[in-house]
Amino acid sequence: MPELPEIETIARGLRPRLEGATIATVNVRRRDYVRCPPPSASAHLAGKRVRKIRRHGKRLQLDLAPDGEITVHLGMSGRLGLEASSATIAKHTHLRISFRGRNLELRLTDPRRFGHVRVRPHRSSESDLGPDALAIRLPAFRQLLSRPRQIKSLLLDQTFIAGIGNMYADEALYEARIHPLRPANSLTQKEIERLYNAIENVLSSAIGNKGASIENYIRPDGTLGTAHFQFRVAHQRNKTCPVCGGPIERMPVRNRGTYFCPACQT
DNA sequence: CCCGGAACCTGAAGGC
DNA sequence: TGCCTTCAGGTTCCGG
Repeated sequence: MPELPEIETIARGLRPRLEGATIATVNVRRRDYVRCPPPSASAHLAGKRVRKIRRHGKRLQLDLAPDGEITVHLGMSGRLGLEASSATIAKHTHLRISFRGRNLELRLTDPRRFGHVRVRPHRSSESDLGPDALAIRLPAFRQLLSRPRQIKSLLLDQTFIAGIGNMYADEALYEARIHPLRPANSLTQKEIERLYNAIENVLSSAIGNKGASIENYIRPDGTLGTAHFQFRVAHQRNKTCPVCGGPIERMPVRNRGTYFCPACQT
């Protein structure tokens, strides 16, 4: 599923082709997926220019000129792609946007519909998201960990730090050798620094792999990426820890499969 | 404030 | 082959 690295990859792919483009038509197939004030998404968007494409956490944002914005959250199974206007429309396509003078459509598919799109006629500066996981500085990160909440639960809370999903939380905690259930405020300074560095490391190396493997990991379709081969604990059911050779364990944390090495993560 | 659990949703995967 | 169950997880909400 798309997490920060995959969204970043999408943003980098869209920028050179969409920034500067002017929206021609908007086709909303599933109304409840696209949240938009009246009268319609089309009325708000047609004729506007894509000024800038940004990412914050797992959220992708298209800033429009002269005003307005589109924000996209892909949830678990969302895909965002550019296709020729004549290309067959895939199942579960909820939104299509075409652009003036270009044989291109931005298409969003999302079978499970955990994602959503928001259309706003005016840009808003407010955000319900915490600082981006790749932009946060160490002192701010340290500040976030000053509460007793379980560390994994904290990492997954997008209002505290934005962009980390279940798999990357497991990978970062493993790399930092920290048990997922440790109260955040019990971490030593050294552990906090290890975790901070591990998050940056895990996320940027996944971006280096174009985050492509994540989607393929869930739904292998013959075009396997490479990043999931780098997972050391996440989803490594019945495998052994590459460091100590002991078994990797799985336990539920807030209803999520949590993988960790009980010997290395303390 | 923190936690656990349920709900939303579809497709993949495994059992029989 | 095919039906059935289980699992997967980002987010939100509810009860303890």
